[in-house]
Amino acid sequence: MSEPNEDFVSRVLAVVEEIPAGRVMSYGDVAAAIGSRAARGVGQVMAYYGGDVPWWRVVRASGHPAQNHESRALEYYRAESTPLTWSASGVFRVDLPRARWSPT
DNA sequence: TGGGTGACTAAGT
DNA sequence: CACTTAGCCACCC
Repeated sequence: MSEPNEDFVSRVLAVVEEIPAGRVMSYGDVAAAIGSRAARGVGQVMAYYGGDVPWWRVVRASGHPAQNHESRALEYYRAESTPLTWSASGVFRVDLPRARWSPT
């Protein structure tokens, strides 16, 4: 049921666009969703083509948003009421156990 | 065709 | 709980 004609990039973007507001997926989850383990590959695709998709809904396995884009992501999380958790230092991160989502 | 880079992950300290 | 090391796969030039 996959489309072998679709490029890895197109599949990644397709999955990210399917993530509903207030939910998130880890890079590894997105890769797994397309039948691959290229978590880093997903990150690269996002860096180049992520400008057209809700990249803030894709976070690291630890719950931290994209490196160097945390401040921007926080604005979206607050707007979408995404479950967040704060560390003692005030560092926020997505509450993966609650916000994690997977395509049906 | 091959080499270097990275919006990563898991495991160990 | 936070930081460090090694392993991974896909992208770009």
